Amino acid sequence: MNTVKLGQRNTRQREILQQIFAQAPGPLGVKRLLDLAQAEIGKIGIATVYRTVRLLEESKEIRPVTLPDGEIQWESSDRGHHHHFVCRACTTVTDFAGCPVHVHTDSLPQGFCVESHELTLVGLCSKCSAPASSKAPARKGKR
Amino acid sequence: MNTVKLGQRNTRQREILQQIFAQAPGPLGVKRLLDLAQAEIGKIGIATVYRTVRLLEESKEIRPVTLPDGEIQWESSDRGHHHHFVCRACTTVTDFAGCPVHVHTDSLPQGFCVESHELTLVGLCSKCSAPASSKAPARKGKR
DNA sequence: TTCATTGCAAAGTTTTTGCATCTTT
DNA sequence: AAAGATGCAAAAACTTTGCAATGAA
Repeated sequence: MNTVKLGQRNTRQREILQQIFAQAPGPLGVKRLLDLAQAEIGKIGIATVYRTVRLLEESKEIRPVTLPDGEIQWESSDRGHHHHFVCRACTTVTDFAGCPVHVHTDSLPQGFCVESHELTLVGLCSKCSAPASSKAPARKGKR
Repeated sequence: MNTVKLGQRNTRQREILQQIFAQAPGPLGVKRLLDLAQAEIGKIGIATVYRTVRLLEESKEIRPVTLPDGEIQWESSDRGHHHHFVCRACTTVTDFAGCPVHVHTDSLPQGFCVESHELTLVGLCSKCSAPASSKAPARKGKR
């Protein structure tokens, strides 16, 4: 599921980003991607990250994940249907296997057609809910 | 449930925005708020909308709703627990009464504590799913 | 009269775009 | 050599902030 044809040329930058998504344990945002990519390769600009992410998204190799605070991150598409848990303290996003959603189409107004759904659970991850260390919730830049 | 104390002064701009939220059938974004408010009152700047929204959110009179594309809108807090349906064609957000979510805490890693959840259904609203008019999906500014 | 609030414009942020240069094919 | 892709810097788009003027109490 790698080395997918998208765009026309195989560049180092593109390969690195694809590899990063393939190995990522969860969704990644623009800044994170830039940092990870720059660690591998010296030269890569933020514009390339944005352009590549758009390309990967259009070719369906990755898909967008919207966090409760509005930030958009992306993750490899080859993970089955799943949802996300966002820790309100450390803002870490964790994949969540089960799908506790059962849409009762009858509870929607007439004529509405549900094609997909997005669920995000918010709370405290195992680290942050540990009674011992109660670090103060921190907001990242945005908002 | 109006005329709530927040900030210190009761200004015309504040009242208008509170009224707009009270009457709104669904969540509203910044631009929409500005338009609606300007229709009522001549003078009101975008900065005031941002400042007032923050105030209303802090005082819990309204709460934020994040759409799949990352846009944040707000709605009055005095609507019970519910979720949203976003039409992918016209981008209209519709309130959705039922809650088809049943969180099986056992499907989460040990130690995780779920405090809340956000669910968004995406599809076509009754208008857009009507076979007759198939208007082209349009993106609003962002992204 | 006092001081919270507003509008406007400037300053920040984040994302997109133009373009000359570099690379893949 | 041709044309896609990149990096950089400029331009957009969106929010926040500083400040003098306004208006609620």
